[in-house]
Amino acid sequence: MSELKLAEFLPYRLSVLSNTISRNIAEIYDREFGLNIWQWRVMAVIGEAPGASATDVTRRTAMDKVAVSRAVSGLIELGYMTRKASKADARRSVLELTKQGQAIYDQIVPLALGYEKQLLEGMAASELEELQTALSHLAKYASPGRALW
Amino acid sequence: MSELKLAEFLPYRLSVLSNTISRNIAEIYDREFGLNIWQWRVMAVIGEAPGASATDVTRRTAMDKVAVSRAVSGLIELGYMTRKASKADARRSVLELTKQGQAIYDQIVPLALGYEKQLLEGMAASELEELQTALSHLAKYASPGRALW
DNA sequence: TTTGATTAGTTTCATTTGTAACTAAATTTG
DNA sequence: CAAATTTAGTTACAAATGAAACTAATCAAA
Repeated sequence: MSELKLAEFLPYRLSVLSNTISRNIAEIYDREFGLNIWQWRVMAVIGEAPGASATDVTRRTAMDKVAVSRAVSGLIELGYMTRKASKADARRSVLELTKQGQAIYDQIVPLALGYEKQLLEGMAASELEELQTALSHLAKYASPGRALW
Repeated sequence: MSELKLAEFLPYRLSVLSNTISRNIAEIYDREFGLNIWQWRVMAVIGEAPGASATDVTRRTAMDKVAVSRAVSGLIELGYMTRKASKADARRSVLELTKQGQAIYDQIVPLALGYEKQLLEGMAASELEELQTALSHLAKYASPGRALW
């Protein structure tokens, strides 16, 4: 006889945890910089890989192309990003941070890392490593495209 | 000099993983039973704790009261749940699964547990335990109300 | 090369979600 | 016990999200 306790069900726990964390972070991004979470993700990718296209961003963020398009539009309006057409392929965009955008990025990165550090406060290095391993395992087994159930 | 690699940033990893899992699960609930994820969560709570009120559900699910109210309405329309006013306090609802709702619940529980099992396939018991510990740690340090950053 | 198919990205529209305002019952307090 | 406050839950409206249709550029093939 199988029983289910929601509070111990892994997908549920992950969902609640992840939503709590995302909400916390989103609140800061919004309050301090007027960014939503997708705008921040796009900035994070372009900060790492300047000149990447919208499609590159979708590949690196698990965002869909509509979300990326909207985030980029918002960032351009805020003056944090530029978009031009690629010389080589006019369909592709070339995304870059403006000076102002780079300044914001440089401010957010330490905040984000600091938040992560707080989350992990008091966790042993070995525990963290195991957590990372476990997340990789789950990501692999949860990846869409697998036959589930 | 601090650097950020989005793909290794814990909040990002958790968010992508959790969304992937939630999406997979939601698709099944919807396809097989016409339920969305909040309806399923409410059913899960009432399956565990028949007679609980909407407020009880909010406490046990991290859903807000509007989401609970909507989910319950949907479940009643589907014929899976009943709602009556509490004798002791007419503001409070008393939520119960119908016979049909109970039958659905009994079908979903093993599917949900089976999915969880697939996610954890090949993970050692000790690893799983460490994962649970790590999630508890994160939940504690991420809980809203803490001073963050 | 022009026709058809594919790819990149945007726009439109329907649905979902979140916030605030609201109703009604119960509780507090003066 | 009447007035004010709090609590439970719903409704209404605005904002966010997702799916599908669309435009424009490139590529493939005959």
